[in-house]
Amino acid sequence: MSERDSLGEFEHLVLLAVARLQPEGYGTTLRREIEARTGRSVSVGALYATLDRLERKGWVSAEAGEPTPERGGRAKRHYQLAAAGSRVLAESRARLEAMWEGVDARPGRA
Amino acid sequence: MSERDSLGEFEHLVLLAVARLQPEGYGTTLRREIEARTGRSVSVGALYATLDRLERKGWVSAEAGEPTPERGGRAKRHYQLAAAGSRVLAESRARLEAMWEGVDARPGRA
DNA sequence: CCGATTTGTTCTATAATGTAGAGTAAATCC
DNA sequence: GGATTTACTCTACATTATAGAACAAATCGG
Repeated sequence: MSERDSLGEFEHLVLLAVARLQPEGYGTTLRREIEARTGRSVSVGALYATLDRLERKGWVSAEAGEPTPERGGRAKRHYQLAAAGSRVLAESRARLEAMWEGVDARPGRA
Repeated sequence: MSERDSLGEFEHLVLLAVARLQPEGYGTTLRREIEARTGRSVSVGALYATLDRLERKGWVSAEAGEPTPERGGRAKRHYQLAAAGSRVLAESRARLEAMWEGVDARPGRA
């Protein structure tokens, strides 16, 4: 990592999805949540790779769930936001807001 | 790029710095603006590499300025936000806000 | 006018993040 | 137990992020 804990846009979205759906959120529901709210499509690979990274950095924690009694209901990995993740989210948001403040994001003339 | 025009956090900050300082902003002032507002340090390499990328994608436009009559006052590259950049900024912000909406970003218990 | 100094940009190398989709695993249904 | 469904892992590669040295162009002082 750099000097500071910065967050790519996708990491930011995934972290927020975890926060929204905790403590039950897992791969498929997280993916659906992001797609539904942002309208962008999320590939499975991108999602799980990012979840792994977030977990390694200690920003989310995962816990194996029980299988559910339904077709294809194999055990899921449930995610929750860790304290460090919560902090990093707040910092990233603060940085963006500090830069957005008072900006009128229209293209320049000339 | 992916399916959609997504924005890394740093790209997002740089684009906003350009929007803030246009039409006069250039390397050094953009760098100072980001450091002052966000408190994070910005290396020169990171900044110029990102500006190049944003320019190649048509999100900012650059124009060579005149040298200014002061010690070390060599010609600068002035940046402005392009229409596409403005659009991408708005979209990225909208995605983040859609995910932030109603979120209480506290760590989960358990 | 030339070497030192100052400001600004480019180049080089490497690490971290983002992406897509095939592959594997574990459950239920018949 | 084979087909089907849901979930997660793996592989390979593209893009973005980072640091700092190198290079360029201006003024200043003598």
